[in-house]
Amino acid sequence: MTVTIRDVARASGVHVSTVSRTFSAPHMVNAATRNRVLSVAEELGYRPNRAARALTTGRTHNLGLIVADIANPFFPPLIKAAHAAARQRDYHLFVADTDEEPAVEEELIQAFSKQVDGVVLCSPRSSNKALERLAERVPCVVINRRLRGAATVLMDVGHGAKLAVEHLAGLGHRRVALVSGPAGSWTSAEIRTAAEQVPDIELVVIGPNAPTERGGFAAAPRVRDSGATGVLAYNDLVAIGLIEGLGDLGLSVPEDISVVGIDDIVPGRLNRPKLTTVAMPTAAAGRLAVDLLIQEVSATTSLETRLVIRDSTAAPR
Amino acid sequence: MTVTIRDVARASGVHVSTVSRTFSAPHMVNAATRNRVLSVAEELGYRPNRAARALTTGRTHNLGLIVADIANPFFPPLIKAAHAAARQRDYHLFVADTDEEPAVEEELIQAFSKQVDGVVLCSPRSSNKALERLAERVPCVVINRRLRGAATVLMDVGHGAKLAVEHLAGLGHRRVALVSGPAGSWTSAEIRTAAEQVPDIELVVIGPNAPTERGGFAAAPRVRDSGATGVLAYNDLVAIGLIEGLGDLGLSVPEDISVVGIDDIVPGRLNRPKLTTVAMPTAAAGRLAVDLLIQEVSATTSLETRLVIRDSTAAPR
DNA sequence: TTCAAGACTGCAAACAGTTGCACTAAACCT
DNA sequence: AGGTTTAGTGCAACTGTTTGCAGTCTTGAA
Repeated sequence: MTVTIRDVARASGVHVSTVSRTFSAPHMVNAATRNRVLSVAEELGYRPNRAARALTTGRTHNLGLIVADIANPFFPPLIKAAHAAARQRDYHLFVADTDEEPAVEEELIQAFSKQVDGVVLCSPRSSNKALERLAERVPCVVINRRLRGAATVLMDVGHGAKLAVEHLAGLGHRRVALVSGPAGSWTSAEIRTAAEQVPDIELVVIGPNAPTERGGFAAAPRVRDSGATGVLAYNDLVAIGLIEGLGDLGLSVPEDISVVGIDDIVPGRLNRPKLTTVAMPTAAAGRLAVDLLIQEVSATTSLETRLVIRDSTAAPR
Repeated sequence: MTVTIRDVARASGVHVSTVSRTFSAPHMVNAATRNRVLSVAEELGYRPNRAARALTTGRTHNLGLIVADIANPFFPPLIKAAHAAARQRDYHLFVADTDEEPAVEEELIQAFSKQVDGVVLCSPRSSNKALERLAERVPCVVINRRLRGAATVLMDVGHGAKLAVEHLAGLGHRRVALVSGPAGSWTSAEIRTAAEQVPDIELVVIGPNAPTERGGFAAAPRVRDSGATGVLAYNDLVAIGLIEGLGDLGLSVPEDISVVGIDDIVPGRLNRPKLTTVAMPTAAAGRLAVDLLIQEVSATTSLETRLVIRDSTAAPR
């Protein structure tokens, strides 16, 4: 029923190996035969079976992409870009969601290992040890984390955080609250150290907080009490929640207090006020990660972030 | 280097077929041997090679999921749910993005056909004819569209639209604007016919519009001029854009005008005012679609939608 | 005691391709 | 003209599993 390489060989009067070569090494076969084979194949609707090909070559032409939460607005642009890059090179992409569980993450990598030529791990939650062990079994590139023995794509949040705080300073703010993320988060630490380096700013750290809208909402009273006139939030979700919390407290943004987010997710763009934020190059990261994987280069890259100024920041009263 | 079934067979002193059976038909092998094989396999770190298995069985244990735009907030919850359902049954999920291009869609289905046991098509853009032809080559289930020869999962937007307009009627609105979607959209037509059935409401249709924030924004003046006090928008993005556009015109929501969206995407929940909207059961649809695919049942299901009342609707002045 | 029925297990042929090697014929050198 | 290269093709083994068939060994029944 399904048309195989043998059917094509028979119908075009050549050996299967010739058919095989017209697809995987066209230069090795005479132009005339090649065209004949190609047209017969076309006519019969033949498509090489990737599973069979994988069996002999060891290359599946599949890639895995593992993220913590597909529904988190931070990831979809990355997934989309990764998919586009993969498709461009005729690779297919498995996408998987770990639900933020390290155990699931490890199991997925393991499960993928035989079925893909490589996997990109996005902000992985597992331990270094576990990841390093798994990275030996299958080529990995890691986004947003440093890992020995795997190519790395970083987005320079630190620099972005610095820009954000400098932006606030430039508007005249002197006391800035940092609404931080979860304890032990690599990103959160990066943000903090960078923010601390901005001169003439008194930084007050509020946290740790859940990296969600609720987390931001809950932090509102402490932000108000801190006496800060500007805020840098761990991410846009936190910023949005915070703005709502401040609203409930009778404080409006940016009139009473300025808020900067991080990530530049869609809901932030749609929010009112539109969120000033640090744009993370998620699409570039996704694209680059799959390119690195396919080309088997082991590099560590740091992507630039930039500040997007919108409506949630203004000069203090 | 990679450990195969033969290694396990050799190490545990049985034939490869016995090893094979301990994994794919455990009841056929003696408990003692099974345990021995299992422990040897564990020790050696053996995992069956899916590609090889696919070759003989014809089943890949992979599924494809094709959506128009991964980055559109409507899809990620669906993708996530589909992934969870697949994983639960030990299937892996290819995810692909068509960029709204019918040609890409058809090519992807074609490319997947040999590599998956089935594909779920989410709001496909291709012609019926093309889809029907492709559905013959690979089992398909279609979400949000009727298609001969393929299982179908529908979300009952019509009913949701009716609920939305009834809600507005209940609040006292008499003249309601329907800010419709693109011309020729199946969904848009469904919404309209349902909305027209609500008694005591004068419905004015404004459109067609692009199904985006911009589309909603651009429709604002016409909505104002329509004299309607309530609006049902084609989707949440349109609603959000509309609210912003109305704001620029000096009209505030819900004080001056009530707005209901459709979809219940994250940005709507985060919007201010929080959007009253028709919740589409996207997660349920994703889950159900993969279940139907795996169980090879060919049914057409209609999922219930419900109205989520938040802050963008109120009684007219 | 003999026979049939089970329960396990081994054998070997698929599955759909790829690829090193051998072979043929033509083209190229001297 | 004879030898050597080269281009093109065929042969067959191999990839890792599954599975129908056949064989062996128990076990239970008559």
